[in-house]
Amino acid sequence: MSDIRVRFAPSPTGQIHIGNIRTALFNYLFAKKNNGTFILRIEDTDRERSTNEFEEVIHREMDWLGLEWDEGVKVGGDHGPYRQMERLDIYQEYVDELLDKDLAYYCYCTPEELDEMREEQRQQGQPPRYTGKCRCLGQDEKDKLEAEGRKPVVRFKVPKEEKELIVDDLIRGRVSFSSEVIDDFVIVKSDGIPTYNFAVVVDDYLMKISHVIRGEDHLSNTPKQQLLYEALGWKSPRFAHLSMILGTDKSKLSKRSGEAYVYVSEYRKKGYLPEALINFLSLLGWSPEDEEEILNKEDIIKQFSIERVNKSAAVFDVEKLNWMNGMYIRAAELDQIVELAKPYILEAGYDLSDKSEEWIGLLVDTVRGSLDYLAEITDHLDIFFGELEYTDKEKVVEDFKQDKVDIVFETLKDNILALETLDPQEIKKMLKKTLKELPVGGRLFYHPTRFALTGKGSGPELYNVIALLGKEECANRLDKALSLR
RNA sequence: GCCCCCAUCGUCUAGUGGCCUAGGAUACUGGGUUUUCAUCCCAGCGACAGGGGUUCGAAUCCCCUUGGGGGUACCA
Repeated sequence: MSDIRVRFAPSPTGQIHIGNIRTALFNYLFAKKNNGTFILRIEDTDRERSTNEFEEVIHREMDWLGLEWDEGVKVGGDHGPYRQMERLDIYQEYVDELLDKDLAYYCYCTPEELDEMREEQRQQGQPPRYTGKCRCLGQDEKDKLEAEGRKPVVRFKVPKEEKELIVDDLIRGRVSFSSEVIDDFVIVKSDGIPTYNFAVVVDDYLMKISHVIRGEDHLSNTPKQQLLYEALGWKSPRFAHLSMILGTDKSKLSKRSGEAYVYVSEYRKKGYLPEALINFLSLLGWSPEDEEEILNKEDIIKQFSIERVNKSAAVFDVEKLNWMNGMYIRAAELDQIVELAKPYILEAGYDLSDKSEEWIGLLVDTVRGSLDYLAEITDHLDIFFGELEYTDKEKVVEDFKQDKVDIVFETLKDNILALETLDPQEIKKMLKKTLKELPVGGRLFYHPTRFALTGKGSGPELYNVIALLGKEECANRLDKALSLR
């Protein structure tokens, strides 16, 4: 293990967003690439919205994608606890330190007063910032406000003198902020729980995080955090801010920004393969040196480097994901796809109880070529189950009524019934042989047969269809077609 | 409003001053394979946001404009 330590620090406040999991992925890749440690920390300081169920969601999706963490909740480690609400006493220690050093102070302003203040500033064309009103409250004033029942927050005292704050970002280079745009921000809420900006600093330091890799939406928080590191006398970690992932409408990927799904769970439920999602996500903002884009996790780890991470935001192109997922579905071991596909088949109401594993395997193999994701499989199964239905009966019957089609069906029926094996390759040979025997061309052979057997004008290879249907069912369907002439 | 980030085909991207008449992938279109569809193979379409500089030479460096994104909370 090197001393490279990175963390993924989600809040358990909802389903896990695809952009968040991409952040997790990049942290994971960076850790693995550098033989470092990948840590999972739960930032549950939002008491309103955090729940255990959502923490479970985080574990579940990370597990599904194979983003195993070396240290953190569940697995433990030397720098825990890894849930912020279990670290309250730790934060207290540093709040006290800041208060003692006069680098922080109690503020008794109510949210309503704050709103009013900001509104006033806005009207005067001023940027809304905290005025520092409670900076120099005397003890008697504090007592008075406390007697009113006010619960104070703790604010950090941002140095008065104007100063340039540089964030040296691994992806963006040196980004400069003026300390004047930063106001005395809250570090402890009135309920005694630290805010994100404070807890994240204490935790990253104590957990010896070497690189903070997170979304670009945190870039403007970074100077505040650096101020905190400075005040506490700590060396800050390196920062790397990843670009955002956008929806097709170019706004931040959200429920309403186009056709792509927003939550990891949705991709899992639709039957995207974790390998494909990982591969696709890795290419959002990062690119390998050579041109091959189909890469497994090991390939990606081997080639990953933060220098090749792109600065610009990326649109989540579900079309390309679909293509890539299809590639994985086709390339995967059949058994694996069968196991993954079964639940969808069952859920759609198709009965597999009397089918052999071999038959199910052939079924899945027959249709997997046309799938973008596994849930789509149910669109291709009706021809193999239950009563045959013609999608366009009039057209089908018209097809059947063509000259010589009766001979085609009769001959084919006999040849199918005479089959010694249901091996698709043998059936393929039989089909070719049958066509040769017949006084018709391919057009009068394959098309009517397809209609007779499947009721549709297009679909999987006929030899697979015959193998799946079995001799009896094929004969029945051919008879039915004959009766319609 | 203010602060910050970003800007190459529709989309993901390569490109770090000459290898660029800008490469790959996807999507789309056409052809081939499969006497269906899909897969697969081949071909085509398609971009340096605009304007100024710097330079012998700019997709690459600088500035402005425009556009997009993020932040501006007792959310994270």
